[in-house]
Amino acid sequence: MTEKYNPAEIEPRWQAKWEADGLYHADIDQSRPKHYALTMLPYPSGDLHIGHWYAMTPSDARARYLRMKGYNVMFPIGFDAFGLPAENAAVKHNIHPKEWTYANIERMRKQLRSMGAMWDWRREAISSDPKYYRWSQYFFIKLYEHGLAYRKMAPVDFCPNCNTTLAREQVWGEDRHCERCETPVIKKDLEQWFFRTTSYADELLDFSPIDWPERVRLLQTNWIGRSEGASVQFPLVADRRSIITVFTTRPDTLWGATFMVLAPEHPLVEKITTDECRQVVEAYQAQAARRSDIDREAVDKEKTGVFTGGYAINPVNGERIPIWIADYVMMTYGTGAIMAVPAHDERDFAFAIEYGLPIIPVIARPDGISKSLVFPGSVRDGFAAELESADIEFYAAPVGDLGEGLFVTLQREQVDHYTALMTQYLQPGNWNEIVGSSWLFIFDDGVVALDSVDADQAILARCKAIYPPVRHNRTVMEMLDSLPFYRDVLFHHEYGDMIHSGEFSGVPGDAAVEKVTEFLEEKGIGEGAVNYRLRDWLISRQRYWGAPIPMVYCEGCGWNLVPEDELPVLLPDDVEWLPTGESPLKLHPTWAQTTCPACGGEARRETDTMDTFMCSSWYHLRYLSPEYDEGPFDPQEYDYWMPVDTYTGGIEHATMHLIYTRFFHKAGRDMGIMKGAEPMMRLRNQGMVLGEDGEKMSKSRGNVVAPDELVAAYGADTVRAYLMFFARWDLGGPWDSQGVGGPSRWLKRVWTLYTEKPQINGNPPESILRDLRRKVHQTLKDVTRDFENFEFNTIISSLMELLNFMYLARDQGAVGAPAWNEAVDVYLRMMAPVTPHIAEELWVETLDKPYSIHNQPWPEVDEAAAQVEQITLIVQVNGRLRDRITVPVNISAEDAKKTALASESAARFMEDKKPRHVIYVPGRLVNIVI
RNA sequence: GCCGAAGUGGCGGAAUUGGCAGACGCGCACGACUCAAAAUCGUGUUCCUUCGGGAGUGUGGGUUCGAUUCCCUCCUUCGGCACCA
Repeated sequence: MTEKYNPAEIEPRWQAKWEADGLYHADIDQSRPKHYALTMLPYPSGDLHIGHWYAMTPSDARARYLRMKGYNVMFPIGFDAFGLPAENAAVKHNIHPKEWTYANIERMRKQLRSMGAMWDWRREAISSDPKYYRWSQYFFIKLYEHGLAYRKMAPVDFCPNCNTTLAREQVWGEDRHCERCETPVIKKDLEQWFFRTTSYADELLDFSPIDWPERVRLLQTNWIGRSEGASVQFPLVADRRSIITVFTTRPDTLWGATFMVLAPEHPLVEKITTDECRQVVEAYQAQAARRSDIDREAVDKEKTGVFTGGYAINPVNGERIPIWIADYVMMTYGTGAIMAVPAHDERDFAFAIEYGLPIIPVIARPDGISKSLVFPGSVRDGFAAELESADIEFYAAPVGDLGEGLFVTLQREQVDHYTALMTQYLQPGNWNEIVGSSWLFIFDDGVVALDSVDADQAILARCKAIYPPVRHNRTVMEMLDSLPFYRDVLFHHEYGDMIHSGEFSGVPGDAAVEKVTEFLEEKGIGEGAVNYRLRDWLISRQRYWGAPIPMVYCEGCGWNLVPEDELPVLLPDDVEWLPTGESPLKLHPTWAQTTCPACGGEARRETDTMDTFMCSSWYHLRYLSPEYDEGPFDPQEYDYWMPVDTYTGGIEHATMHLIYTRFFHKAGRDMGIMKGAEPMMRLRNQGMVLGEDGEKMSKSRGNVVAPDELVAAYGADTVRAYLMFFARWDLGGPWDSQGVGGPSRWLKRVWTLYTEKPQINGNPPESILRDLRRKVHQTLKDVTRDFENFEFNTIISSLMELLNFMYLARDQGAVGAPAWNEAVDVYLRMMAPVTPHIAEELWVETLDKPYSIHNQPWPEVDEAAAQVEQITLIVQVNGRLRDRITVPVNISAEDAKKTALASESAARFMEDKKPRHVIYVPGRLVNIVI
């Protein structure tokens, strides 16, 4: 009888020994290449989640693989220990956040150890330790000293439930709710601390030094949202020295800017607004301020706005244009003011139609299409015949109840001829218009172009005189917009040749932006400009459980840094837990009282704490030397280990942590603290393990899978193997409790193969030994490649396949042969990174090899052994599989073709026809084409 | 609305450079062992079929001797952004 596989006994035993021996300690060793493998640090929520296992197991396996490959691998762990849940627990269960957090950490350490991962626990870092946050505060000071931290009053997203401000990326969904508690956020005006992430916007867009997933790069690129264009200055009519600056991506449309719109909260509104308009403007401002972003959500809602009474000068054509305010212009993007070009911007068009503002087209349609509706009775007989002979597209149809009209569609080159015809045929007392690419109004005494605001009014006046039903229209475009036939040609936002733009008319679309920008710069009325969607990082939190911001406010001296030698600014323990909505720090009777570092007088500490993303922006550096107290990290350790070689974690941090940490690194580099362009060279994201119901795991749904129970039932090795096997790592998927049986059986079968006495001994056929070696080395090749590529599921299936083959070889008497001995040795080495305990046990106890398997080198592939000797030649007729013939791998093309043509199965489908082609794909197939 | 990803048996998934579709595993069926059950072991398992074969990787088309793989159309699902000037 052999002993049964008993992971509950094996696993803790080896874990204890590895720990006692310091097997995974990673120390500087210049003789070996280093590898810094990092997984995103966990928040100590209390219980290790299956998601943690899913994220960490393959990373651990890969780190172990690299270790066997000869790298000096550092694989550290720690805790992102500040944050809101600790405070919520404090309010709910009346337990101090510190106590709650550290109890959770203790619990999670135990759970983490049960995974059997190769963490070097000496490097553990906990962000809520004073010896850690001292250096978070140090980084704040450095950023402040270098002008990268500043304080400003700003409208910020505030969660009324969490009672704190949120960074932009912590606000989710269409209803703009709090990432954590799902309460819709409100806007508040507060004085807050910011980091100047925008200073690095351009560099953050450069991913060339790093190997990161396309998806993350794209998310970050969109988040940063760079757009190129120009800033243009519009002087006020009332005071020419006052300027409204706008950002536009379309300087080529400047001549079509017929009004301006400011955000309701724009600072210039007060100055611009005339007395007559003041009441309406202030009412609108109040209404806009009251509206939360939730109301603004509807993109297609009707545009609203009011006129301020003020006017600006369009700097390119000197036109006087009205200034409006409207809530479709955001104070937070660009300059909070826009030039409205209604002919070429959808929102501006809708707004202009709504409020009767003039719309002047200044960019020709790229397709050159124009339309013209010939009113019933407006032309003399014979016009339709002329159109036909000129090959002009049209159809006749009733126009309301006025009789039959002609609906004409013109190509670019037909416009002149059509205009001439119309001039000739137009009945007196009528007009006809051409709209779309050309904008011409043909009256019986001449042709007028819709090329300016004056022309707009002149044309409209004539039309009203001729045809009174249009008298209520305020602009030509509004009049045209009432005819459905024209709707699709009145507006477009494409690039095209400039028209109605003075000396720029005729400039082609592909040169227009550049030419106009040059012109603006020459004239000193504007310049090329770049705008970003990215905003500065708001780091103030009105909470207790975080790193205090090391600033002091003095009535006389203003804001001052806490001197570096006074760090850390310690978080007090003796705080009151009252659900007041205020941070306990603010309510603490004495904590905030201090002296001013500048004048020595009375001063108050900043009572806000830092966003926890600040702590997690540099934790990979604290791992280098968590006890070091002369700086955030030991420079020697930094020079050896940094940058991080592989970084693994969830995609959900793409626009948060992963942008912050890159910003931090770049800022740190420019301050002379860090080195290199990027902190993490290679990033890979795992997917998410869902509940068995396919939904996200949550306590309320009751679909949570508890790792501890799984370990108790199957052992850590099985759980590790299953997590690597059950889905593509980057995709994840629903948990399947039945599926665990697969890897569980695999390990039991491995155990049996190694511990059971074989029934048949000796005299194996030579071929099975050769095949065994081939299979071993092919598997080794596959597994090696899959580790390199983060393809973990196929590692397990390859190992399962090889095991099946080893059983076959055993039953043919292979045990004891050199090929067999090689197989059982290599097999355990390949298993070691995935299932470290069983591999060690069988290595030491069954094979009687020297401890530890985890110090063994990764085996070398014997290419000659992996080489196949015979292949199955596929014979196709017209691309369809007709026969399989076993042939030597080095068969010549000629022989392969001959063999295929000789196939009887293939011949049956060739119907005695002569092959037209015979295609040979070396080592694979012959395709006979008849 | 804009940007992106993914669609392969009952299920998870494999097919690495355009060349045998469905490896490996789950589940299921049958068999062995057992008084019985569990465990274990073995065999089978894309669908249709007149047993010759035919169809088949979301849909429809294209390129090719040959397409899960490349190109185009559409559909579905998921993710991101969203009045961004």
